[in-house]
Amino acid sequence: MTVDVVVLTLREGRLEVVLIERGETPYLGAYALPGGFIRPDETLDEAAARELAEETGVDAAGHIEQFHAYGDPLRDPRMRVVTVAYLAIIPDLGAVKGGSDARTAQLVGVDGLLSRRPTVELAFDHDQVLRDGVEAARTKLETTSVATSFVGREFTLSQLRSVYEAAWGIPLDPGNFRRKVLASPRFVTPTGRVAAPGPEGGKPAELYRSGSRRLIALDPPLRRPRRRGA
Amino acid sequence: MTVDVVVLTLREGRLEVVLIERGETPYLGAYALPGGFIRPDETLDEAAARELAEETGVDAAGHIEQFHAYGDPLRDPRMRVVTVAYLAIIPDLGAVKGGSDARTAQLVGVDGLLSRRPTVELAFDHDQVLRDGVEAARTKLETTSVATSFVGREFTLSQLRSVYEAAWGIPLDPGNFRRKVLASPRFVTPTGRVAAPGPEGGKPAELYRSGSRRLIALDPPLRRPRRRGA
DNA sequence: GGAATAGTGTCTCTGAGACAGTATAGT
DNA sequence: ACTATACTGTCTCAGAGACACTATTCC
Repeated sequence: MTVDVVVLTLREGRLEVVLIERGETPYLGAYALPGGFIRPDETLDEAAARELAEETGVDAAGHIEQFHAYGDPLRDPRMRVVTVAYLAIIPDLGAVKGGSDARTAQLVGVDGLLSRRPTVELAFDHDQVLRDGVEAARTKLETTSVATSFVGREFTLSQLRSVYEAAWGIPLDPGNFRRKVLASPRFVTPTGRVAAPGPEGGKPAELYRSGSRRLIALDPPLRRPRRRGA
Repeated sequence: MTVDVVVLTLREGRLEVVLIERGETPYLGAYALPGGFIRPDETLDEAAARELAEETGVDAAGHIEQFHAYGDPLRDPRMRVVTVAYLAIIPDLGAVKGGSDARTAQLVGVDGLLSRRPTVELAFDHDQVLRDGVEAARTKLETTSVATSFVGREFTLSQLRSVYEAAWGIPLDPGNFRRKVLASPRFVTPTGRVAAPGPEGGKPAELYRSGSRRLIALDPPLRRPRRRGA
């Protein structure tokens, strides 16, 4: 019985995931999601948060949630291992340090990992776990205020929009996005202050904070545009 | 490592769940969800389908899907047991037979089980599992064609509507419901035939079949009416 | 005919999306 | 001035819901 954690963040407009380099067989030296065995006296949630902190130094601060269990008898060549997979979403923290047991932890672009010719091969069935985790995050962006977990404490609506654009892989209309976000009660609250424009100029953007400490349901949901046909 | 299955069906317009009477300690004689230990050589999905068939005689026919894992260290007084919970949805089959190991299996109304003063106490944390499973089913009704799994091979739109009304606990407008269902591509297909009216008379209703063998996503979703405020 | 259920038509409101236009910064 | 970004306004269309109306059955 193990837990594995898909930790997503946004860096330079790209969706990235925290990977560790395995220090043990099997898959020694390969990249994998952080995770490990559940201790007898802890809940699944506690195990996920603990393993994440131990192996990567990341504090998920309660923003961690289970999304699927994987139990194929052959998924681990050593023995039967059932894993409960978790999703955590954090702002860009700069560097991610290696964990207590000296494994390296680093951020890797999700697009490359999930493309037809992956940049890196992942251990076990972690490519499937990552795929499902990213899909869970995309859906969560539609129905909850989780997007604010990707950005810092104060942010502009452009930054919030870039979260959706990176996760969904499509551009969104700035005006329509603004209207929808401001129409959702308690999604964001204005601070009254403005941010300095970027190096390319432009009007200074208003700064907002998350409208609630906890995750809230968006009503109406901010629906992802559906593909035509099918 | 166990699996537990929430099997929902509709009988006389009420949502019911399959429960077994436990034949072993702990909770001997109490009611519980069907389920049991995972064998070393089977997937989680296989384990769920097997336990369901063994204990209740129900064949979920592939319509069975995991929705959450439960791993509180104290949820089973004997030992640490992590369970992966599954949701299955079946038409009213009449009686549910007891399983191979002679335990009784029966249908119990969900409303009574989840009310403040439950009609029956459930073993372990199965009241929470049931609660989550019912909520998963309610959401699945919004976004997928799963409602057709509650009814027989051919059905009227009134019968399909009563699935939603029972699961959501609210009445729906027949005209609007009809329009939305028929507007969803591949949700249902007409047979051209009509059903005999009920004992209270009324116009004969057209018969439909499920529009697809597999579960499909509804686009647009058939959204559950949201509560006002908050 | 009356009651009950099935099905159709219509009106209104909300939200999504496209897109034009205005405001304020850097160069 | 020009450009880039932030923000606002407007038009159109799709879907949801309320509800009136017609159709067909049983009593």
